[in-house]
Amino acid sequence: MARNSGQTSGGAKRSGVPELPETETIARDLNGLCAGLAVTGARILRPDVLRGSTSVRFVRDVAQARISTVARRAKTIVLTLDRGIRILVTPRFTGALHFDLPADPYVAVHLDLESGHTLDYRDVRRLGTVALVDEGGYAAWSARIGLEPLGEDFTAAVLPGILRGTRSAIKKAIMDQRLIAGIGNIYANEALWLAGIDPSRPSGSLSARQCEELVAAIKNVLTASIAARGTTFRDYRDASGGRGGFAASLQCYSRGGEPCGRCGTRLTETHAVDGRSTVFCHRCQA
DNA sequence: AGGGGAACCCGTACGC
DNA sequence: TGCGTACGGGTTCCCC
Repeated sequence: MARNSGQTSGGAKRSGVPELPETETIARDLNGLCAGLAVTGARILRPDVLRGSTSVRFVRDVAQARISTVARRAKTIVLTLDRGIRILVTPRFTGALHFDLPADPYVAVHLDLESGHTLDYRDVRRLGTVALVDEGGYAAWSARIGLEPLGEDFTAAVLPGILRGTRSAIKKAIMDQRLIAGIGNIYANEALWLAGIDPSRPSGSLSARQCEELVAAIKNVLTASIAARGTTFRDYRDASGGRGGFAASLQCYSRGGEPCGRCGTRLTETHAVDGRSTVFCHRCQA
């Protein structure tokens, strides 16, 4: 039984859902490619990905608008157009935004841009979404999401306040988008390994020292992954179809049964914390 | 309130 | 070999 196909390992399926570093990579690339370009036309090929508008309204509102910026909030790519409208693209599992993609049967939303360029939302399984919002809708959506973990205002001092009132496991809490934005299963596992904190530990039980370690670990792992253009297991691709390079740097996620990089103890994999794959070192995570 | 579970999708893996 | 089915995975919504 070979255990290193490069796409899966240990028998478990790993899709590698776009989290903060992956959506940040897409947003940065697209901002360089698309900012300032006018939309000259739009086609909705799979209306079920749309939220907050119909196909007819989406095409009417977006056509002839100009893209001013492309940025990221949580795991969502935010295209800000003039005329006070924004397109919120949340890729979820198999979704991706592609610049100048050749014809493809899985395109759900297609934008024609000036100078002959195109921007496509492609999604094989279509659990991702493309929402059209006005400024008020964007503000309301953003207000429901917690602090950006790479922001200056996300510090060890504010973490206890964020965790106050939740008695769930710390791993679940840092993945809760209402508390902290953009952390999914991969980076939750990695941050807790880096910080030496047991994923099942109750959120309110962290010491001040552990809060510091956790905030630093979250910032470090997200920053390092962005530098590597994210983690690709199978599905994730950047806006030009490229893969992320951070999978080789993961210390625990997908490495259940392998030796801990700090102490050599076999890493434990469990689904007991939140029903998701949780990998940790029972010796150096307390 | 906050926790649990279903719904949303369909390619892939696996069972017979 | 071929067909049928269970599975996954983040978010939202509903229910308790």
